[in-house]
Amino acid sequence: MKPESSHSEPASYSISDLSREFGITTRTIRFYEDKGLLAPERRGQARIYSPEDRVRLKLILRGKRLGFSLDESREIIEMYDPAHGNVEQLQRLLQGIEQKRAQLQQQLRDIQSLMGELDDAEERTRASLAKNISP
Amino acid sequence: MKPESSHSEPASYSISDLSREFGITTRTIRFYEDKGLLAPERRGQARIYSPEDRVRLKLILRGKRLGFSLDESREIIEMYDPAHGNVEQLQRLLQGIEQKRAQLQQQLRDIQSLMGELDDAEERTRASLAKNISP
DNA sequence: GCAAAGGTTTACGTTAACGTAAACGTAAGG
DNA sequence: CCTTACGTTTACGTTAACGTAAACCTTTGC
Repeated sequence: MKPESSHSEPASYSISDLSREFGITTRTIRFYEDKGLLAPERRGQARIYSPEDRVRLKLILRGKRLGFSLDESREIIEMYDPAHGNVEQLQRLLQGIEQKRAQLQQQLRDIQSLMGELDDAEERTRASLAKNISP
Repeated sequence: MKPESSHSEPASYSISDLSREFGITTRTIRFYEDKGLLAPERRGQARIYSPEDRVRLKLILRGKRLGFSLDESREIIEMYDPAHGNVEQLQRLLQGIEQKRAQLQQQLRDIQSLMGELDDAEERTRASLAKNISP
């Protein structure tokens, strides 16, 4: 069911293959399809996922780790191919890209400050521990 | 209603002061209180927010930008004071801090890769634009 | 032939994070 | 005294992102 030629990439995946690999339920994967984020082929009734489908799923999950909604993740994925010919649409695409970049930069700043505060918190906690153990 | 001595920090804020400053509704602020993230004093019935309350609110909103739930933000805020004497609790606090750090590092990696992909997407989009304008 | 393993659709349930609205209190200004 | 601005409580409504369960195929191993 998962023909793997010696050491490279599987040609296709079942839904439970992907659910196991990424630690999510099959319900979740079908839900993403319902929302238009995935569109696997069918062999009869069953879904069969290509390596590209798997990549899309990875992108969705990365988006989740960054706090993106599924709509945001879909937009980001759609940014990957500028097949949307129209000049005006391409301009708006560039705008969208710039916006995401700004958001990511804000997140970077947020992470930096939070990291620093965690360092301080750890230090204070260790100090508190030392006081509670020695005397 | 907001005594400010020349150039420093206001001593207190009303709920609409804060809602205006941060671009959120008063409903949201009260909701956070309901969830135990804020505990402003009262003057009669009205809420009166201290500078510390305002900082807590800022931390909550930063958490939101990073995709944290309110429960997660509360935990993070609670990490700031190791008054929780018990040694065992302090150990678990250190664990929590370490976990958050790991999560933030994952987010950093995610942002880095996404940034790179946005660069590529922009480049392809500009190329597509050039093709659609010149000929 | 049949049970077990994996897949499917359909549909109702749940949780977080607020939105929205009603009904009311209170202090200041004209 | 009356309006206006700002605040309050209470409560039902909404959206996203799934969970859960029922009822049903279909292929495979014994």
